[in-house]
Amino acid sequence: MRKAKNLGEFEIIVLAALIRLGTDAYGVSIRQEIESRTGRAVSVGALYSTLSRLEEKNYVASRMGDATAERGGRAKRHYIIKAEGEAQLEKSVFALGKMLKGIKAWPETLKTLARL
Amino acid sequence: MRKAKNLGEFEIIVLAALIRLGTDAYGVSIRQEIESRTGRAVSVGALYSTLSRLEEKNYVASRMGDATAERGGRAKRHYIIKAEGEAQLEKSVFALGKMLKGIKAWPETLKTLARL
DNA sequence: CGATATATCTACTACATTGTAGAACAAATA
DNA sequence: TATTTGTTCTACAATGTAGTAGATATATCG
Repeated sequence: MRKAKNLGEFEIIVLAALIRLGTDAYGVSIRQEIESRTGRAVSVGALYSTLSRLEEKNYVASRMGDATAERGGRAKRHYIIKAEGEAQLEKSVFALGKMLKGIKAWPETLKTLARL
Repeated sequence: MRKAKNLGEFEIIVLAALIRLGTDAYGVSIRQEIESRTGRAVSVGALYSTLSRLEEKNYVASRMGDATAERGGRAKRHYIIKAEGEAQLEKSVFALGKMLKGIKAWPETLKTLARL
């Protein structure tokens, strides 16, 4: 297996979304979770290729589900974060936390945003 | 100027280092700050090219200083984060914070991020 | 004194990995 | 067949990273 490397920014976001969604995580719900929570647009392509790469790295597992009985209810591919993925996520977030911790100079804007 | 995009993971770390170091920020000190704080190795090339790109995006400014009177004291290039850089950093950190907030019992260090 | 060794730093080059968009494709119900 | 929900594929841009070369200062030894 490849040597563990640092996660990219979007990879961190996607892994976090997987944790949040638990068993409800699949392409569309993940995308919606990220968009509604961060307010930033996520293209389908960006999401699926990132998920695919995370799976290659053994950070995520996926399986095809059954089709649902609703119009257009095509079978979903369900994603779940693996232990390796959680460990890696923790490392990346830890590094970020170490760098950001205690910065007094956060502008007022951020504090305002943080209250929302 | 290019359209504002999301910061990469390493870009976030570098900008945070600039804030931490204030006027003491130059290639070597930035590198050391990141390495000692995160425990992760940073190659010189990685750092300078990232700084250079951040400068192109108008997130960072730099100026050449004078040579110091120590052996090998070549002139340093001093870096400082600009208002645009702080604003962009806020956005990225905010998005990450929104995704990470409350997802689990993060170790204490990580809560910094989740609190934002 | 001055050639050259050595230390501190920055700049350049090349390539790997991630990020992103959009069209194409698939499968279900109306 | 039309429409809706989803996923896969293709192509390219932006970031991440290592390694090497170059620049410029002080040290040192004949």
